[in-house]
Amino acid sequence: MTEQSNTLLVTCALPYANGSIHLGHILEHIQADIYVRFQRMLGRQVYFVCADDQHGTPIMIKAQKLGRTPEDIIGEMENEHRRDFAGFEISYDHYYRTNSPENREISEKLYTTLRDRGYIQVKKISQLFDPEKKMFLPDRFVKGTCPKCHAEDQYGDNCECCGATYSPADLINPRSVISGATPVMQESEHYFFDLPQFDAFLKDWIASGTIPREMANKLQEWFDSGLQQWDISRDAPYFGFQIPGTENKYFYVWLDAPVGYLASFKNFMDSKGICFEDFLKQDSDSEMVHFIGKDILYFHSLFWPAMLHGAGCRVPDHLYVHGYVTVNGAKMSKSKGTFIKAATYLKHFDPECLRYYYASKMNGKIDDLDLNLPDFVARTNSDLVNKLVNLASRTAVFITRKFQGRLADTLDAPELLESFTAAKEEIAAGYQSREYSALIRKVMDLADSANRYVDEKEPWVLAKDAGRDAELQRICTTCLNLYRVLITYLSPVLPKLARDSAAFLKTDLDWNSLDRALLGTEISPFKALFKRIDMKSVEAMINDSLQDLKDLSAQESKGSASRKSEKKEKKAEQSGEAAPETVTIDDFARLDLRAARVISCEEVPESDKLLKFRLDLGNGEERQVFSGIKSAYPAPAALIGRFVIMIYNLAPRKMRFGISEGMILSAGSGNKDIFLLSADAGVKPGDRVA
RNA sequence: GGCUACGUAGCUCAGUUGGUUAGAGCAUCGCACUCAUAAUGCGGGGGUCACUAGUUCGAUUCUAGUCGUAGCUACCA
Repeated sequence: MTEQSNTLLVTCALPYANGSIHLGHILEHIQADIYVRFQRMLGRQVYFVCADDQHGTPIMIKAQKLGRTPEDIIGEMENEHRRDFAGFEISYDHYYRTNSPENREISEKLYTTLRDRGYIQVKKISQLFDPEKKMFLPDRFVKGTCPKCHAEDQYGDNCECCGATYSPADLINPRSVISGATPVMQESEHYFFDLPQFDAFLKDWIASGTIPREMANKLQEWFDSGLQQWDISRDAPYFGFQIPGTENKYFYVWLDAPVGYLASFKNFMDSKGICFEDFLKQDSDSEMVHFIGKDILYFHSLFWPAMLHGAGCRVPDHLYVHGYVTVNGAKMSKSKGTFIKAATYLKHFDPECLRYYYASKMNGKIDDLDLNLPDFVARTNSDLVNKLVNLASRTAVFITRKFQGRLADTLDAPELLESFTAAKEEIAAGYQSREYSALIRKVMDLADSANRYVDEKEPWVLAKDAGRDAELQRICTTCLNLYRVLITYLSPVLPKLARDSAAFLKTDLDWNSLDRALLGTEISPFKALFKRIDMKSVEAMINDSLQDLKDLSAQESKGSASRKSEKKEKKAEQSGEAAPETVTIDDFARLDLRAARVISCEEVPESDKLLKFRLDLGNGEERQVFSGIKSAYPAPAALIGRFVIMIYNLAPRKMRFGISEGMILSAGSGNKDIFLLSADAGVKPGDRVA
């Protein structure tokens, strides 16, 4: 371990106040909590803070829909989030909110400093505007027909059918999701943070070891494509903070969200009478680290440090980035019931099972972590109950029955205990580098050797021989001391088990007195410290999650990253077992399918998958359509003259090689197994499919 | 398609700065034990370390390619 400042601020990403905490969020908070508890155990001054992220359009819209105030909604959600984190033993020193006076104050101060130093620019941009609600619409709040593939009901930024990206203004028949009104283009002044000015600074900052090298490579892509100015303002009405010096401009939620770290910290410091401003100084000797998911790396590795630096403040020392949680090897899926809320989990399981399971798989890298439920059950039972707690269980009975709960004054195997305490540095290094899986393996290895020790000594044999009581007492005392060391090692992961064990052993479990053996003292009679779990509870939890489905569907998210994960979720559902939704005849009638004759068909040379068709739709109408079926039809000329079925009323889509004015239907599993649909002889160009 | 990761026992994962018979836990089989929440210990079976080619005295470990998976991205309406 290198030399460190003694004061440390640790944060987790602020959960958005528009949805419940789920097991994906929990991973991050557990990872950080374990880190924090370990640092505290070493005696560092740690401040572990978090907050709810409460601003933005989604919150505002949700409030309107429910006929309530945003403040009302975020207050409720904040309570729920606090409860969930407390339920998982996340030991925040302070959990606050972004809709707070401190956050307003710091956000304004950062902004005005940046503005005065020339880092803010004002530009006019055109945006879709809802004339009924009198508000500008984020991409997500505009829907319409995809200009490329003519799929209906697509969001304003990209199409979920064809994956095309576009501007909301490109949509055909756009409408506001909020009012249903047709949005109009309107100009408005926007405030931009001049990120490109920080190009050199950011490169240095990233190269200095603040983020893992593997991620640094990824960031290089962003630098290569050039940093862009960042739009930090939103027009009224907006639920957030008004920008100083403006009439109707508000800070974009992602501007004040990371500031929420500092706001939470300040609120806490103020309550303790400690100077917060010292912490923010550029030469502050304290340390600041953020635990985040890889989906928000963009905000934390570019905007956030640039803002702080630009305003003359200290910057984060480390970003600890983790991957996503998968369940049973697949993305969390609402329809499979593997989209599990924190509260739902807690109804069925002890939080420490998940803390332990996650820890046993965390390696400090950004790989995704799989919560394999049968494995979760097996691992919890075998490691925690069968191995670890069993050590106490199998020896404590003798101490209680034969020695009135009193431990021996000497050990039977002091060298064994020494070998346990000698692992201290190795364990500490595991916590420090967040390679929890390695340290857990080490601890379980020691637990195995402790069980082996008990087997060799056969205390149950000695117990039958009154003449060997002293020996028996020393052996059990040794084993309980081994247990004490192991549970101390794991106390950052299993705080509750550690507390219960401390009560059982009637001692404190602390890092610095590890090597002082517990001798001659009394312990409590052993009671089960940890219960086994079973697959039935897993099934019950899955069923509960399926019940939650409806509530969750109301959940919305704010950032592009979370939107993408929703998209992924959707994809996962499509490939899963879920039965396709049934549609009515009316739904079908919305599609205008027609027979068309292939006039010409050729490869698009620069494309790997595309064929370009000219189609005859009858009455002299022709359409150009691109179709990604080159892999199955390597000889496109052979298709000329045949009939195909196309979607006639699909919105045209601009592609790199021209406009695609429809979609040709085919069946098959993909690649070479793609087969064009056609009609029997007699069909004429333009005939409708019904 | 491009870029970046990853691909090690049935499952979840270690590991190898290139070097004798590749590891753990769970699962499975056999034996032992009975103190313990039907826990524990010992032993066995199980892997061509994705595939192919190359560098090397020697590759699971390095290089290239192929296939597969994931992420980002692009043109697959």
